[in-house]
Amino acid sequence: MSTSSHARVVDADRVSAVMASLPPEPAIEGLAQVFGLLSDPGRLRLMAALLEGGEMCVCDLAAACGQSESAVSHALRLLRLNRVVKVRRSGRMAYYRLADSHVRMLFDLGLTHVTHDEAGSRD
Amino acid sequence: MSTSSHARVVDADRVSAVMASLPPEPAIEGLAQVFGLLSDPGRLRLMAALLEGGEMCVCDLAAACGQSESAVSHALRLLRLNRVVKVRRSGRMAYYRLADSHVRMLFDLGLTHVTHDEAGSRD
DNA sequence: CGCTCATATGAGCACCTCTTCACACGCACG
DNA sequence: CGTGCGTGTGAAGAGGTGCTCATATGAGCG
Repeated sequence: MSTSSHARVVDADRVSAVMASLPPEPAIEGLAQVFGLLSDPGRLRLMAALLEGGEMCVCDLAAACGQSESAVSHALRLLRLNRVVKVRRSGRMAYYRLADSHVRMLFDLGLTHVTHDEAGSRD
Repeated sequence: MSTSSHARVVDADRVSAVMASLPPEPAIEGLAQVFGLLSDPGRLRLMAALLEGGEMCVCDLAAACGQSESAVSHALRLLRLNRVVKVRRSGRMAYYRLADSHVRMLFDLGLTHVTHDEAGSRD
């Protein structure tokens, strides 16, 4: 059973060491989820708007980001459930703002990477 | 035409200011693409392995990350096309390594966020 | 009080993504 | 020089994601 179907391994020691050093599954899953939230242009625009605007209502966000209010509401719900944004309600208005500064750091770091090296598609 | 269908805007000045400050479309798209690469657990494990292992071949990567070699090859191709990893060929082996340190920074920053505040799902 | 406005939500659909399966390719080794 | 091994790639299917449309909710206003 040790040499099963094709357990091809070149450097078994390194494989073991790497396996031991990998972050636990929950961390990996959480990481993927966070980056997944940042992987949509629409949500990215919303977050960029909030980075600049500080606190904005749904309709202004929709107008500024060029999206339908329904799409914005759906997107904000996702971000809300993941603690990326916070809401303040006033009458029938809902004012959204970023929950913490992590988004700004990730945003800026990614932007630096993107603008510095296009890394777009070619090979 | 000014009050068209429902161009609801509360703070027109802020909307204009925010629109002017939004990163250009290509930057937004590129950002989304970069974060999209980081939004998959499988690729995340591969990158984490390379962060620790330095340089590894496809089969070791597959063994360490618990994925099929085909899946790993596909994932590495994506990462390669986006300049996230580099290849060194030696005989029939292919040794992969990270292309730059941006991944490490994004990874660590995201990991800090995730482990510090689970931000998983609840509301 | 009934209407409208700002937002929230659910269902449905189109699209994209990731995995597996099958096979092609090049290099090493007998 | 043919066979096996490590890797690369294409097609296809399952699953997930984000949009729109329709409708609900709750607050303000006449």
